[in-house]
Amino acid sequence: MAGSIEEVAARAGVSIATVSRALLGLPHVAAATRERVWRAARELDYVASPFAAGLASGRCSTVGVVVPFVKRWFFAEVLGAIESVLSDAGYDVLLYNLADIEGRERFFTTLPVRKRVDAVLVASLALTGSEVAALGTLQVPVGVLGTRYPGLFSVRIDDVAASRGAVQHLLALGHRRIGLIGGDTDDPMRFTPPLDRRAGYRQALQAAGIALDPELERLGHFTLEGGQAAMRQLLALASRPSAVFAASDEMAYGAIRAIRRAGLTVPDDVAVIGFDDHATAELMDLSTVRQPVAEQGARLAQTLLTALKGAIEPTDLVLDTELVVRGSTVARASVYADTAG
Amino acid sequence: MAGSIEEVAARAGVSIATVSRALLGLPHVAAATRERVWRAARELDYVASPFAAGLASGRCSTVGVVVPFVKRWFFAEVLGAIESVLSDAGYDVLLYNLADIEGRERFFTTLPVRKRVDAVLVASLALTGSEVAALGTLQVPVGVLGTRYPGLFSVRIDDVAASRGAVQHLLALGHRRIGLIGGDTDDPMRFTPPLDRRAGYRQALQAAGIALDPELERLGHFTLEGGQAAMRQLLALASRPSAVFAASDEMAYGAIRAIRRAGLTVPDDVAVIGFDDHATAELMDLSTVRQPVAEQGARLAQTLLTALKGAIEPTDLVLDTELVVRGSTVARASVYADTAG
DNA sequence: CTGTTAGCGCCTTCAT
DNA sequence: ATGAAGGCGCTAACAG
Repeated sequence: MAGSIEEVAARAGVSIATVSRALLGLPHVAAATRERVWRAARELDYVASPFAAGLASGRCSTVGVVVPFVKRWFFAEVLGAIESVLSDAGYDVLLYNLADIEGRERFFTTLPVRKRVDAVLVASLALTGSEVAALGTLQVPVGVLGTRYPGLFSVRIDDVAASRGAVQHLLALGHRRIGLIGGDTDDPMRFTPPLDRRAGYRQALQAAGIALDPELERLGHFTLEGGQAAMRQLLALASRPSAVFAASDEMAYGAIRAIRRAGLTVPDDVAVIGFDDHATAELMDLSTVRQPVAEQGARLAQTLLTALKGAIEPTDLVLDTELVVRGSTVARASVYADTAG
Repeated sequence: MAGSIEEVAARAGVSIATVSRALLGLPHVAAATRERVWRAARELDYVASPFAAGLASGRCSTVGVVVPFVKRWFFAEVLGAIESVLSDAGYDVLLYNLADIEGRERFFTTLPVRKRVDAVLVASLALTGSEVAALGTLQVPVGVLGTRYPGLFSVRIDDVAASRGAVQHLLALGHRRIGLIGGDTDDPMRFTPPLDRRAGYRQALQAAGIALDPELERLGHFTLEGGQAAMRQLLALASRPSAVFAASDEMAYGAIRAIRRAGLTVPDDVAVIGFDDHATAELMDLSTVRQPVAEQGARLAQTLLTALKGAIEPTDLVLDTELVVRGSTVARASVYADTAG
């Protein structure tokens, strides 16, 4: 056992209560005493046992962070930002990577965070009623990223408006037959973006007086392969689209690959716009909708931090997105300019 | 308070000691009693307080995982694999994302994992003597990924041999003037790969009887931009290389961008090979060295798990890598075939 | 300002 | 097979 509070107390010549107060920075400790305790603690390389402290105080300086898939760029970015903010504030992060639907069920039924966190953050999941209820039983502030629920803190973007903007960009370029490469709305993991981004796509078309064509909506996995498969289907249509809106940059890359493999050109034969502004989007010269990824995570963490010191009413923060026009929608000197297919 | 052990004991008509034994699955509990306790616990939705349990038992079913940057693909992948293995085994993961040199120092001096984890895993850091010593004071098994230290568990690849193989591939293609785009060997974060991959590069050239040219070795950040900057310098040489080995796929992408922007062609003017086999490497048609990323994380986690049940001698596991030849080194029908620059 | 004391909730010998 | 009781190490009232 690496030194207990009693040893520190003995060495500093005070009671353990004073040691606790001094080390916690509580008031009512003489400066000289505090100094003596600090020195004793340092000399013994003492730190309070988090378990004992947690048991006694009810707080534990730990927050649980739940992500669907750490390995995906978006979540890794969000997680990194959250961890930075929290660790700067002296909090530790318990990570829960759901990975699949089973992991998700296991998390919400087992609730491994029970009795061991001061707050919980959940990223990009469309929560069911019972899941929200389960989080409620934790009796700690809960924050969600990418969506909003009554009673929970939230930080997000306006996926519908952002997607509408992407499609409006294509419309402004003269495109009338525009495809959607979306996320699976039936995916058991139920992410929040797929539905919203499809809604934005539809709204933009309808506002332009263009009839929706179910054939032009292709849903699949949020991956490069998913985007490629979807694009292949769109290219096989009797009347293929002249432009597509992909719900993520990765799907857009897959679409581009399918277009090239079909011997067609981007953006002349098919214009492509993605969503995210992934780090490689510039390299790929991909038009896209930029969303503040790390910032969403950071803001959510900050929000929870303030909630932890003085329970405030749940807040909902909506951050801005930005249309980024590159060579995949507008012909110009670019990596596409000299690519035959 | 969400139900204590006493309530369960009362409801099951036994003592709290029996509840503890039954729930922990310890022997010497009558089947009927165990069943009664389980039911009572389920009905009260009871779980033991991890803090109280940890205080009393000394174990806490939690593992600390330290990564330099969660947001980088490699670490996100590794972390995801580690989390999966550990959570399947009933362990929780405390994540520490160092982020920068200050974060690194803070971690090793503060040691926030003290008294709160059963084991620690550290990814890809070239540890200093005092850092290893600090980890030693934790008195728990420690595993490292990507390198090896006496007394610690390790899982890694042979970076030197793998890099040598990449350069040998270029040599076999007839290249004689081969550049290195490496990681910064003076980076304060001191990763393990930069040194080893440079060593492999040098070994391959020397074995082929080619004199090393310091001008051909460019070190920088392990990012796309870093690779681009390095390539720009190489292209500015009086006698530019006909091929380059980039120490990561991301750096290779940057190199490709620089080559294109200089109006040159891949692989005809400059052949490029990367390292990792990042998910997008196939799309980019990038030749590279594939390393098992998730598997390294998974194996390390499994190793620690077995160490936790019966302290075994530290082990060192070296996994295989594989050369993947694509269009960035060998001319063929590819995305490069029709790209002017 | 400081010490005393009562838990926090559970695990784990030691009896029985 | 089960119960009783002593901590685990610390925080937080309450005295003084």
